[in-house]
Formats: sequence, structure tokens, C-alpha cells
Amino acid sequence: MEKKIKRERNSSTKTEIISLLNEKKTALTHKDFQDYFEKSIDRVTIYRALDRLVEEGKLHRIANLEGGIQYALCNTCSNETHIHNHDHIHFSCRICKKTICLENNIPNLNLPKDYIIEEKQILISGICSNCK
Amino acid sequence: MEKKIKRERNSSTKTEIISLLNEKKTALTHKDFQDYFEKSIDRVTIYRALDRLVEEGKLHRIANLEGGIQYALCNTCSNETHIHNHDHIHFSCRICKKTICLENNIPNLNLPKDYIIEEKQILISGICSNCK
DNA sequence: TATTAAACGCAACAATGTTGCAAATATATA
DNA sequence: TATATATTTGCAACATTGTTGCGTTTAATA
Repeated sequence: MEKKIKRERNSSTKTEIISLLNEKKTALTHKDFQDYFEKSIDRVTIYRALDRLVEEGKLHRIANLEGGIQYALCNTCSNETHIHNHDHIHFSCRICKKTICLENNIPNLNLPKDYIIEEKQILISGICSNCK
Repeated sequence: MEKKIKRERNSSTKTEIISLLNEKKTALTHKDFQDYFEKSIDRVTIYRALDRLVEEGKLHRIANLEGGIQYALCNTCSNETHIHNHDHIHFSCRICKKTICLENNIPNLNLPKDYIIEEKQILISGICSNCK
């Protein structure tokens, strides 16, 4: 399984995705993007652009308990290596459904020594300060 | 929004789901159950039985980054209140795709005071001791 | 054993995600 | 600036996953 080397390129879809995420300040699902871009960008194009942005280390994926994926900006990741190192915590509000990145770092979890740890995800759910 | 009171009942589907989980000792997806039960249990019946088992506090749901849900036995949850209190960590192996519950408790995360915390999920991914 | 409500299978539907291909576009370089 | 090349795009078709309605079967209880 050789890694296909692809030269990344600017595209209007990627630009629009990033600027929407900057504006909304929350993680968004594919459906959120689809609803927002309506007829202007094709469904398939959004899927592919999101995949590319994750590969390029510009977005990361957050799994939610509804069986969906949310996409959030990578601010703390290494863009050079394209390895996602998200040493922070996600919070998802049950009321407004918004998911945000908290700045808290992940504490030492004291995991078994015989496992190789590659990624840690922490998702806290509850009610955010706006919805209390 | 009134809670519909449903008297829970034994059923062969629920029994088979629980015993398969006990046997496999890993969390399983709907597709895993579907493949295993093949023609013997209907797809829809599996969906509904899994939902009921979660409601009854016998299973809990784990979100994975492929956008899927895995179901795992609740050993530490309160079966009386049906409130899921999973103060433990899930580990998902990138090679064998198995997800297990580690016994480690979740340490204090030092979260913002103005958020109401209802649930904490920690998913560690990497390589398990068998696949090294 | 009869009654009642939960669980079931089936069919149809809805939502979500994937693949192939021809056309359009961005970038490197001639 | 013009040309070559590979990426990105839209469309159509397909595949997978999840949901709803309904008549029948089954488990629990009187």
C-alpha cells in the first residue's frame, strides 16, 4: 500500500469550507456544509474536499454519538507532517448541538504499557454556557 | 415530551446480541451483528433491539471515527436508573479493528465551570498488544 | 387459557456515502 | 504568456446504512 503523492492545490470549495468554519466557530457535519452551500457546490465535491482537507492536516474529524462525523479546524496540529496531534478536548452541547474545541490539554491517562497509543479523543457532552 | 413507558420483555434477539458480545469481548457494530446473524434475524429487528438494549442500560454506544457506532456491554452502569455513567476508556485497534473497554478511570479533566458536564467519552486509538 | 402489549419480519422509503468519467480549473514550466 | 499536466468539479449511477408502517407472532400476566 503505497501512499499516493498528490500535490495540493487551492480550490474554491476548500476555501469556502475553511472560511465557513472560521465564521461559525464550531465543528460542522457534511450535512451542515451541504445545507449551507445548497446548489452552489455539489454534494460529492464537498465529500471529497473534506477528505482532502483532513489529509492536508487542515481539518480534523470528531466522531459523535449519533454516528456522524464533524469537521473542525486544526489550529494546533502540525501542518508539515500532516499528523494530527489533538491534545485538546471537544465539547458538544446537547441543546444547541454545537461542538467546540476546549483549550484544556489531555492529562496523563496512565494507559497499559503494551498498547501503542496513536491518537486520543476526548468528547464531553452536556450543556454549554449559552444554553444553561 | 413525555417518556413513553415500555415494559421490557425478554426476546431471543436481545439474548443473542448479549451472548455474542459476551463471547467476542469487543464492541460490535450493527453490521457485525447483521453479518453474524445473517438470515436468522432481520436487519430492522437488530436495529430496534440494539436501541432497546441501550435504553434499558444494558449496552452503551461508542462513536468511532469512521462515522459508525459500536455497541458494548455495560458492566459498570446503573441498570436501575438507566443512566449511563461510563467512567472508563475505550481503546480501538487500528489493525484488528477491535474496540475494548479499558478499566482505567477517567482522571479529572479540569473543565470550565460554566459548562454542565453530562457524559465523558475517551477513545484511544492505536495498536493493541495482539497486533504489535 | 385468554388478554394485552412488546417484538418480529417484510416492504417501502429516506438518508448518507462512493465510484467512474468527461469537462473545467489551477499550477508548473517552457 | 502560452502550453502541458494533474487536480478538482459536477453529474449520474450505485451502494450502504438507517427509518417507518403494518399485519403477524410471541412473551408476560391475569
